[in-house]
Amino acid sequence: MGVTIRQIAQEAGVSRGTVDRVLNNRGRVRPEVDKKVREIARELGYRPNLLGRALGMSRNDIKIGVIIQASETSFIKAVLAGIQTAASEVENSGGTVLVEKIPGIDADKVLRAMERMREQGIHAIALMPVEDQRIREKVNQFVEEYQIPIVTFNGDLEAAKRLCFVGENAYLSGKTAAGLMGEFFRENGSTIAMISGFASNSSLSRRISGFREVIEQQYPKIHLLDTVYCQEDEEQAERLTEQILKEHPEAGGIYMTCFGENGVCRALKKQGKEQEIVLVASDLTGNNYELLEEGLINLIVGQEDVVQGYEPVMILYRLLFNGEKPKEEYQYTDIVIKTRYNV
Amino acid sequence: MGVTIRQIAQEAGVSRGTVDRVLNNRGRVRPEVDKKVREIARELGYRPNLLGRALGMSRNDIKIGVIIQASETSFIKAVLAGIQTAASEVENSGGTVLVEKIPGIDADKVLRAMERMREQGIHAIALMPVEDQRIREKVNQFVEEYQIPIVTFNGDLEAAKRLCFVGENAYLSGKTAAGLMGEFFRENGSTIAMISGFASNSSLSRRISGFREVIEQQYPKIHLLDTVYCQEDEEQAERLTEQILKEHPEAGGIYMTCFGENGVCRALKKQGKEQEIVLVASDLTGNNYELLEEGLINLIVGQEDVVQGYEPVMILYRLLFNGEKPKEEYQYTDIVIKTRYNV
DNA sequence: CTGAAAGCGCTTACAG
DNA sequence: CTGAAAGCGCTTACAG
Repeated sequence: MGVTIRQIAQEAGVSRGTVDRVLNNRGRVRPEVDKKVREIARELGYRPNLLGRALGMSRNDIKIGVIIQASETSFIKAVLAGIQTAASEVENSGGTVLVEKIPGIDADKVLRAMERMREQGIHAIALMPVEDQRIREKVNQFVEEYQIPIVTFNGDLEAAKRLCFVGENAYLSGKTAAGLMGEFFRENGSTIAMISGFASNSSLSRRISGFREVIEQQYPKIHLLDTVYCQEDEEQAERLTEQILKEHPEAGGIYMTCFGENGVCRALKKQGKEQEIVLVASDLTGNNYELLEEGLINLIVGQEDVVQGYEPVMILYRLLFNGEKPKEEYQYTDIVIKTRYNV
Repeated sequence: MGVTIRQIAQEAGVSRGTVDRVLNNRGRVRPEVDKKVREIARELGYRPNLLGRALGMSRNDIKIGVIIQASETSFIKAVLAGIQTAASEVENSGGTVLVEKIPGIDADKVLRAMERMREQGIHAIALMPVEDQRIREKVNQFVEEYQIPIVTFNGDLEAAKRLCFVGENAYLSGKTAAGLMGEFFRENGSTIAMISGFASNSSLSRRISGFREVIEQQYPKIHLLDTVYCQEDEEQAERLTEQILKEHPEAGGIYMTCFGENGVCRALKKQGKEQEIVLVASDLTGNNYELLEEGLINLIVGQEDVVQGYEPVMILYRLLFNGEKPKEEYQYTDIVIKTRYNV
């Protein structure tokens, strides 16, 4: 077993409480004593036993709040699984995690949830935000006025004073999609369509720019059509796909940044083009896996959903428990590529 | 905070020790008392506080041994990182992890390491084995005679009584590589070469079979050359590549199951074919990432190295600490696909 | 079969 | 500024 504060206390001729005060920088210790204790701790190679610490601190009851939106979507359900894993770890250590699930995207509800959490005496919040000036202001107020640290995840909040962001690097996601799509048509070239969700969604736009950039720079034989927007709606996606196939019978590939694959696949099937067209989809969500196995989707470029729920909670827990700050402001999750063989 | 054994004890009118005996099936409790305590625990929704349990048990000093081979390779170094993360978690909980690093592949050294660990009173072993009858027998002896559970990782030991195996599904790895390589040449077809390490290595052979199966079944326009073996040696790989390029100037792709990419790339460069040939490599190891970024390697199909070190240790820890058995006998790690854009 | 007590390593008021 | 004591939730000999 390792070195304990008891040993250090004995060696230094002080009480365990004093060692604790020194090692945890709680102040109120004479400089000589402070120095002596630190030296002995270093010599003995002291490393705090986290079990003892957590148990001792479990009287404090660290309370972490989590706010998610679009809680009905399958992607967020996967994120929620990560949140729950983290929650049970935190609860095993004597803390509490409160989760507020907001269906759909709703800035007002987010604002109210934040207030409710504050009233319940939460110490930190993991927040899935939406770009909205009032949310940005409230985040800043929480951080500065109430000293409640906030981590954003899944989507970031530009220029807000959140501790850090956990999520995808959407730009690289688009580049990754393009790097694969491009290879498929490197020699023969082709016409490729891009279907996105909303022009206003910055994440999706970044995927599009990454995709466009790589194709334009690396694959001169490929002709990119203008981006079209399906509002994350399957019917819309279906109609758009039909239109693309009609106007561009030469098209060889479709890149989708968002939900709506089912519509695209329906249109492809209707035209008997499901074998011919290379479909690269985004996110490992909904029935994407099935479409992949059926061969309708050729590739999925996804983000680590579970990690996006797990990490924000644990980052806050480590902050409250240890004072440990996250190393990076942007904690990008891995970009995963799935084919029918590695699901 | 949750329900504690103290509350249960009070409610049941017994001591905490008795509650502990009931809830942890330590026996020596009157049936009526046993029943009553269980009922109350259930009603109150008792869930043991793992912190308290771990701290209480930290006097037991759970000791886990880890044996790795080929410790000088970069792949195993990544595995080792996972082992160390697990080790520090276990040590934080009052346990001990002993790691034996064996350079190269050496059955004798493995046998001796196992004996040494037993003498040191280890309670369980995570073992990276090699197919060898003596190791199989020793594993069985440890498990049956000494009651020391063993988890194999990275490579498995066929038909030995190990608790479970953590590692890659090599067959799927080959299939995944083929699914991508195949798409690149779906329309035009091509000649593809396969370079492996040793014909006797079952993992590498499974990669080859998976690759072959998918290409033959799904991509009739692709012609596969016979597998050649480079003995995981760069010079050999270089010579083999030169020979392939000479005999099959029409070749469009090379699939490598093992180490030796540098040799292949040298040969490609020498012939000015580095742009033309699609190179799919295996494992995220050595300077593979650099070759990927330079565009010499087009794709890497890899395995999760860190997880392969982390999981075996944690599986054993959970077993010793909780009696928790692994759910699956084969714990396959994810197959990851990397391009220059998602490293 | 059962209880009382000591212990795991740390934190936290409290008294001085 | 410092120490003694109680406490976190559990486990473990030990005595009976």
